[in-house]
Amino acid sequence: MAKNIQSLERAAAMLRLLAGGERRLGLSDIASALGLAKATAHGILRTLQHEGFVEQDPGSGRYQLGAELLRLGTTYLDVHELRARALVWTDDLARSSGEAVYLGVLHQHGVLIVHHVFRPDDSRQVLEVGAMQPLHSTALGKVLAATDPVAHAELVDAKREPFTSRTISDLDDVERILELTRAQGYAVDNEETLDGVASVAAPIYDRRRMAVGSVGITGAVERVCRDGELRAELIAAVRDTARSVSRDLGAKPF
Amino acid sequence: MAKNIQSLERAAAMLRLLAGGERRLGLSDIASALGLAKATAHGILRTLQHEGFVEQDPGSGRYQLGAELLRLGTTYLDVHELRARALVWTDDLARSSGEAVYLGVLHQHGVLIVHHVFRPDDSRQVLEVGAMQPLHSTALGKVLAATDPVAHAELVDAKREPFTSRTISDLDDVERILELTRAQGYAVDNEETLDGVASVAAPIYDRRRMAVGSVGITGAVERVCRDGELRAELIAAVRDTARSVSRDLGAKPF
DNA sequence: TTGCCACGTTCGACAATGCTAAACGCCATC
DNA sequence: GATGGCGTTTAGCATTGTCGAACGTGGCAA
Repeated sequence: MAKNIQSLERAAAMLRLLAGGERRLGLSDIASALGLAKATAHGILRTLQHEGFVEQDPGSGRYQLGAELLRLGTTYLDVHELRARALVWTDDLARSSGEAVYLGVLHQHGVLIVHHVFRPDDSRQVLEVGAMQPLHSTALGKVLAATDPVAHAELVDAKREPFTSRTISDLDDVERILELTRAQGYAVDNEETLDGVASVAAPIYDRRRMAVGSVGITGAVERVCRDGELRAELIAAVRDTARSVSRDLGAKPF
Repeated sequence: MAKNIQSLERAAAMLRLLAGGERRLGLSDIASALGLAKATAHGILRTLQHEGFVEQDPGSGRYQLGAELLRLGTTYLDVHELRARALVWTDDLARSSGEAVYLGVLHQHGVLIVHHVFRPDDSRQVLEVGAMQPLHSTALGKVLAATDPVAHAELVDAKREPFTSRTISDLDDVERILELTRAQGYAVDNEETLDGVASVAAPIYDRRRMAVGSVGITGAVERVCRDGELRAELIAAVRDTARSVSRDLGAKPF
């Protein structure tokens, strides 16, 4: 593999460090965390600040992420073809199912939410676009791991942290679930990520029949489940939506 | 001014170029647009791709923005203190006014929307968080230009493009409006940005009495105006919200 | 108040680093 | 099957970013 640009890698590591730490970080913290000389870290931070990728608190001198990232991140959504095609169908799915709809793509070691339609009631909900979900416990993640080889490799390598008592962590168990997912064309998360919350998701394919994302709904078990299983009509609605989006992307339905 | 890191500046320019162009760009396009050798551009792009900031279309080889930007941009929102404090109050404002609420901060030459509450009806609306608005024609922008010296300087230097027949472009006229804005503590956009759309906004101050953002509502003139002027109760509601957020940030109310 | 420490910042010299130009392999097109 | 354009790789040079140390400043404690 050809070598990458050192200063850029360091800058990216800084941005990720700032994104991870809850609070603003000082120059010394950043320099020591990355094993750099203070002057080196400062040079990178100064440039990042000048470009708007980080901001510096005038009082404390500490650094945090900058507004330009928000602007560019939003632009990413605008360009995202899968998201654009899915917009129409996800609204209908939210209306017909009465639940929140999520659209996710593989990113690094998890599922990045690129679209989120609120559950159609008047409750207060927070937008989760841009958030990450784990591959092994969520319906969106299982679908990706079952249909995308890259996602599958990520899942195997990942830690598979148990979130609830029902989280499936053992690799053999996970592989069996993925086999089932491939066979039936959808995946379920029955209180494996959050207690009391279940979800269903189905894969979206592009014109080359490659999985490019997954779409699903999430809701309280009391609403989306019956007798401990996800309601069949919700599964059908999710799969219909996934098929519609896939067709919009150019995938042949047969 | 100390010199910034060249490769980082070039990388940032590439990201902005990719954000500006509607479609994916090829390596040659990028290299020539920035005046770089192809190999130089390729090295930067390869690193950006490895870090997730750009993605390459496998078929065409063209480049586009990457998902990591969305993740980091969303994290910026999570850390944003002004936005966090404003969350509670903007919901109430949307409910009491019946209109969409926007929260903006100065970024580069315009207003960056960091929060957006949909108009509380069941109509389909697109989230505008991360989008930019001009300083000279919008209520959010006028408020910032009137209260933040940096924003004012940006407004003076900007082109002040006319969007509708009512857009105020002449600098003297703008300055008069800003004077009025300072005097009355709020600004209005009466079909100056979009035909048929009007808005009101008021400034938000931090504990040092510095303007850090503006909050306002936007809606169809038929609803938010009466006799060609913005309804007084809406102005009062917006100003109340701005004061509440300011107080939350530590600003003394007197 | 005074001393001290820790912080962000600047400086200057070195060599490692990233840049340039040219050549390569690939694919689509004619 | 030649051709042009594309993204990619290579090799060598000097520009560029890095480093260690010194500077200035602010806050804290004695």
